[in-house]
Amino acid sequence: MRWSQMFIPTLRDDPADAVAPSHRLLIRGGFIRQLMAGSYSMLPLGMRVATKVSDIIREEMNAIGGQEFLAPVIHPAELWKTTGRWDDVEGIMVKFEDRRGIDLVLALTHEEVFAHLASEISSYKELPQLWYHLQTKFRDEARPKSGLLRVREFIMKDSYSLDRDRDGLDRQFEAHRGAYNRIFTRLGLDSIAVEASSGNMGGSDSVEFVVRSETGEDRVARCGRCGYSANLERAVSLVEEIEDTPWGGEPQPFATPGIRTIAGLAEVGEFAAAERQIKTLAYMVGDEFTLVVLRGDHDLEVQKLADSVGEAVRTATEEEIVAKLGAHPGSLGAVGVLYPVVADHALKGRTNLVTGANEDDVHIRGVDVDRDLPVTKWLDLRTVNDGERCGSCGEGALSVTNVIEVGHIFKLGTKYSQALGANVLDETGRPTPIVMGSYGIGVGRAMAAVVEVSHDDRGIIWPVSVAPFTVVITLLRPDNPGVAEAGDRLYRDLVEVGLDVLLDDRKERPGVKFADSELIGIPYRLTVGPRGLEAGEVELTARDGWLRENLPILQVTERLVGLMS
RNA sequence: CGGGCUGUGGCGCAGCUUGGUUAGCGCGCCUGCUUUGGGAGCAGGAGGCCGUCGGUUCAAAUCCGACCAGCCCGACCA
Repeated sequence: MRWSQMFIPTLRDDPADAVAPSHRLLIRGGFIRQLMAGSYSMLPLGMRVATKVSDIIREEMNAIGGQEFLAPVIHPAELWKTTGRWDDVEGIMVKFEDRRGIDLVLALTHEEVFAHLASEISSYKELPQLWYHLQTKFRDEARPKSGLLRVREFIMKDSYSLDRDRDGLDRQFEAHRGAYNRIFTRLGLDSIAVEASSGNMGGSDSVEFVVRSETGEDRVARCGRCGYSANLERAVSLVEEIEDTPWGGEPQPFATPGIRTIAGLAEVGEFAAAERQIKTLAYMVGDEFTLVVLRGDHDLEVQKLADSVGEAVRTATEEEIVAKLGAHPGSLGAVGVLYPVVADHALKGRTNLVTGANEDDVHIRGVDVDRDLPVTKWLDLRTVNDGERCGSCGEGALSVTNVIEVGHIFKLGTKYSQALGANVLDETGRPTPIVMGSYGIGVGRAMAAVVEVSHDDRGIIWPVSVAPFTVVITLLRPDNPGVAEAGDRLYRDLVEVGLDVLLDDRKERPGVKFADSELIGIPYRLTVGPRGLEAGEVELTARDGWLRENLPILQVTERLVGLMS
């Protein structure tokens, strides 16, 4: 490809509204352009990268027996009503009607469609199956951001395993784990597999593949000693026990005018230190008003709450709170309430604590959890903090880091096959629901993740595996006949041996060409100029700086082929 | 959804407070000449419904209102 004929709109300045490095560089390098919030066009350069990422994914999926499909991106609402997700995913689902007035949705994912297809399988003998496709998803995210890292429209590789039993599912799940490790390694990503929440996908186990990055929105805890790693949505740590001083008597209300926060209350006195307070939060669990209580200095991990109650949860509104408890947030407590109370384990057995009195500007001291709180459920609800003791081995310290989620694999079970009647007959002739797994990788996000972990102040540094071109031939004087001829010959030779070559024949000054080639991150550059040609040589450099050498023009092909292996 | 900010040629910005020539600057783009191993110089030129709608006014990029869009923080997130 000749650069002069290719659409590569590089920008000298950073776009004003891009903050994340991958966002900045993909725009500046002419890989992507935004159409609206969370929606990007792939330009030719971006498309070349996306294609290479997709091809790697395809190869590894095929290697574990995957069969490629292409399912539609517009689904009948009926399909989603059948599994109940029509209501569950209210908000991010785009719904509309066709001319007949039939409800339609844009695909958020494809469990329903593949389970529907699977209903054509009638015998256990036809299992296992592994089906996948690369297809557009649309999720009307409340807050798209950071370029390709969090978008509304994106292409995802999603695969669906179909088995007769849990053992089969386990095998396909492990096969995916292996395939995902190979995929991310080939993409140049140092991925970590972590325990994760299944969210409202349903099912049992789920493992996320994450890449460490400041820009990442997810957080994971890892134990340096035993290797335990989990998303903060699930991570568990050991909390140091606290020695309570006895109080003995009845709980005693006391006036706390104007105090609305844990920190504010802690200033009242030693007896009200944050770890001696009960934090009371009001949530709607399903349709039920529920109080959630934790130690004052602990934070609620909402996903843990949702996962353990198995229902949709949301914070109660201030109006609901006042109506139910008669006080505003800041003075809430669970002493003697008639509503369900779920409590974090760290409060178990605590005595002489301080909490709100459900009367504005009044708190209560001397509260014994077991005696005074009508706890209906004890759960793990708190958010793990950096440095706490590992909940798995009990000895190592957990470190919490930001990560980008690049892949997620789920053991779904039979939720979808049961809802959609995807059954097979077993050996005894009895219908049994197909056991499913679902596995996703976002193509664009993977691209962005590569840029996040592989760039410098000059631009992107693509690994050869996904680089839009492997080598760029930079002609310093394209109007010089000798240079043009040498460039053409090198181009033909390198294309001949199967390399992706970009010939920079633009009539630009050298500085512009060097800067552009570094911005778009081509792994190798051949610099061809009159000065070098006098000695019959060209310069070969590697984008990441490890190589800079002059070599005879006749040895270039052999050298590059050698570098590829 | 709550809070903050921003919308002016392709990109980055000034002008708006205090309304009044032809809306300006840098980069990029086009033409010519010179230059050419790290984002050139000179000369000439093209390109703008100032986000949209409405209002105030003799007069609106500028003041007022509504709306739309985008970004950031938070809530949320398959």
